[in-house]
Amino acid sequence: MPELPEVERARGLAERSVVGKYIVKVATTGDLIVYDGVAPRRFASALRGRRIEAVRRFGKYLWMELDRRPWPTFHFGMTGSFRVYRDRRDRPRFWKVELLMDDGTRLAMPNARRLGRIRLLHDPEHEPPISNLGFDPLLNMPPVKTFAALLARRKGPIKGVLLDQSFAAGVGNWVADEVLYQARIAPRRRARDLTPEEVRRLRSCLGRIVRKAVEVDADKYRFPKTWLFGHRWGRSPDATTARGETIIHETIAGRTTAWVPQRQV
DNA sequence: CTCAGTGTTCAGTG
DNA sequence: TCACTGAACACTGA
Repeated sequence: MPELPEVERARGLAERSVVGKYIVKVATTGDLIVYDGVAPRRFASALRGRRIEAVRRFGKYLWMELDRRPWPTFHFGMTGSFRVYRDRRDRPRFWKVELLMDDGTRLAMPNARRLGRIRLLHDPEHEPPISNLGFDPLLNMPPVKTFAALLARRKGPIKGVLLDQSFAAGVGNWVADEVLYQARIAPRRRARDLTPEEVRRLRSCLGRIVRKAVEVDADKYRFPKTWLFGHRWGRSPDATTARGETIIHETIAGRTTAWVPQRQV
């Protein structure tokens, strides 16, 4: 589920549901893999009684700004999300934390595969892991010149660079493939070998795709039909894009990569 | 039963 | 020291 657009959707959901309200109860689980560096009980007591002033995101990380520090920080891993409901019986399967607000609203983070993380940080934006991230394509995309300079230092395949969170925070596997498809760049091309024109295309496609996905609230049914996204799943050998181009699947930079040799050079 | 998977981290290598 | 690769992590669902 969660790359930048999905995490931004979760941020908006949380913002609409809990900002301005007080946390009256915090339910936690004893999952010491997901709770990272904080005992669930300490996490709960740091949040109880606090007012949520804002919900913020950078890359794939989310955090809540409370009226007193430290602040809760969330990463969804491969399977996390936020769910909002009012009836405790709707608490989702695989929940790791649930906040009950003073108006009865409940917000939970389910995380089936346990690759997500819940932390308690004094200043999330300015300390690791968030301070180690590169630019966020929605919040602070660098100018072309800077973008090009970043790529010029990288020897590896462009697919791997796009996935590197210290380069572009929030880009995950499907966004990377979509960007390369629309920019017409083959995923194995070495980043430093891209032409200035390709670098410009890459940057503008990255910005455009992320903005569009966020605009439609990361709802895959509202993504443009011309995108690779809706056609890449399932690995049937006869998979094609909306234009009828053949999609192939290969492992590149350690991840399954869907791409169209006919179009990406 | 087997295997892939929208992510991150860390050990090993060059 | 840096950049990169591949395995490990943990577990669901096809």
